[in-house]
Amino acid sequence: MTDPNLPNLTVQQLEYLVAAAASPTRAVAAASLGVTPSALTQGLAELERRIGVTLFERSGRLTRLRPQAADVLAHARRVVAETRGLARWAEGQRTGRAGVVRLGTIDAVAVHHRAEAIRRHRQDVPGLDLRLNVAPSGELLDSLRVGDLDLVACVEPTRHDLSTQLDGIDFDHCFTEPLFAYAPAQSNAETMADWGPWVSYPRGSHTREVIAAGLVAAGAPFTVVAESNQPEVLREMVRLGMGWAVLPAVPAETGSEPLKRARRRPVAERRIAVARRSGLPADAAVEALAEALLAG
Amino acid sequence: MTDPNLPNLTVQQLEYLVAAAASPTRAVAAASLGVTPSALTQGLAELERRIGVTLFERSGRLTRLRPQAADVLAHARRVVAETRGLARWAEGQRTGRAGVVRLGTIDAVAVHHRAEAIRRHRQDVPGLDLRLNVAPSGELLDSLRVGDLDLVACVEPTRHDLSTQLDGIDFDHCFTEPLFAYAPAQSNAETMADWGPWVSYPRGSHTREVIAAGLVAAGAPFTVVAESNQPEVLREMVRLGMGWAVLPAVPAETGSEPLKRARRRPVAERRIAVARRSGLPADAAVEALAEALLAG
DNA sequence: TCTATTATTTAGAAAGACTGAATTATTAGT
DNA sequence: ACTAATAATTCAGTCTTTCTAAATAATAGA
Repeated sequence: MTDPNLPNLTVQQLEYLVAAAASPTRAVAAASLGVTPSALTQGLAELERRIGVTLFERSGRLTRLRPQAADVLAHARRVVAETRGLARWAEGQRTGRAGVVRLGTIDAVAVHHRAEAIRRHRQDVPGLDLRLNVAPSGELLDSLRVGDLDLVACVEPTRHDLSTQLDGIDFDHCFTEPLFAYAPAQSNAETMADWGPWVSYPRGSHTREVIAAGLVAAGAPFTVVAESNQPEVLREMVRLGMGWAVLPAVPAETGSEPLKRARRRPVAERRIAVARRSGLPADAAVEALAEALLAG
Repeated sequence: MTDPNLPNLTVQQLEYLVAAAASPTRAVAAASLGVTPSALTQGLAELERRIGVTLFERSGRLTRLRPQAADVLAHARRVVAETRGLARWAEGQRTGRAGVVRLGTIDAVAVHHRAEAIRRHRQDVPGLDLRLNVAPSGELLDSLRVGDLDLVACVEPTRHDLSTQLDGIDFDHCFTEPLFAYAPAQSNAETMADWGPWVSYPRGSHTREVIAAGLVAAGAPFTVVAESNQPEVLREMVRLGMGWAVLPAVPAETGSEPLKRARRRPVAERRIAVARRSGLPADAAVEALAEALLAG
């Protein structure tokens, strides 16, 4: 709509113009560009034709810029300079030394397991614009699927929802995190069948799926009386005597009053994976960060 | 030398990118550009190939810009906007509504004969950058020849120097200016043979050639005792009694003490012409000003 | 499942851009 | 004035780019 046939100039033509203006003769300009004088003549003639304005005039056996062309030359210089900047940016993109990566992780990954890896990667790749998003695994994968995130570190989904969740996403296993059972202080359960009731992650949470599967397999009932996505909140609920919880060791056993494990061995474990959209062009910056996360 | 193979982007490709980013679908973008969706697809693929960075990704049946491409889009917008400005400038150049015109005239033209025409033209064409240069005819034609001026209004050269002066220059006759003889107050010559001695324009001046030819034809001797390019200076010399002069009426007969003509009829006339370099591309701004000068 | 919409791929035609050779025009030297 | 050297352009041929039109693939909605 806003386009009354804009002249289709090429960067190369503008380069020709800049070189011609900077060189004493066209032969010199052509040599500096690595083309024949013939190519330069034809290219500049095409440029003039497209702009619709005569830019050069012959003065003796030299061909020189007309003073009227000063504005065109200034334009050419600007565009060539900008394009040079763009090329530099693209080079950075290709080699992964720069760019934007929108990373989503669950809390445990960002604040504990890979906190140091992320910090180190940001230091190693100063040009990187890293945007970190902390949310539950399900939300992260949804965001990844619609393109709001480039890379996700989350709990690998269980087989239940393979069909709807995993179709366009590649998972690389990263590490496995043990989950322990914690009882309220006043509890005196003797067998695992007496454990509970539970405070746990909300329905739909990947971690909750893992926990439920682990407890059921061990013969413990899984009745949930309170929910939260935040492990610290669940820990406080246990401390208040609201119920039992299955949690990673770190949020449960840090702070002024650490919880104590109801059993030495973990009752479940969650598999943490790095997820990317599949079938997508390789983005070096994303790949580099994925490597850093996988390596730890 | 400063050129590690810069990508040869075209304005059209950048336009495609801007349109694709601004439109909900590619079909719409293609329609707004007046091309087929196929052309848009291929053009954008070529752009990606040249930049070397993937800019789009498929999301369902739509193809959308990747967020990483924001910088490229910004670049494209800048270049397209600048090119639009350039196109506007070029349009102005072509139609003569803008541009630079370096006009050279002799003094009489600029301050008298065409003063009003020049003033009016500048008013009519506000975008015009008019640079006026007042000098004797010979200098003006030299400047015109080497390209320091675009248009000259001067005294048409006599046939003497046709070979060296007129080869690359076109003259359009503009008007003819009568030159009158003025005698000092104390003079009492009776026949033209008694006229003189003279104060006149310097040797080489076109006007002096005309004057000399006119006086010789009328049987008057032409001995020059003082020279100046400025008619006002010549007038003052006459007033001081240094000699006679042949001058245009205006500078001779204006001022507090106008000179009086030695004879009613002019003793010579100079042909004022508008001169341009020949064999040169038509410059609308120059043509327009030439028209204005010729019309008066 | 069927259908309309969106985008891409392919094939062929037209335009553009390059090299190398021939040509024109201008300057400098004899 | 003549000749050689230099600057730039034009020309012919080839290869590349870019378009349209038609065929194909994929998706969303009924």
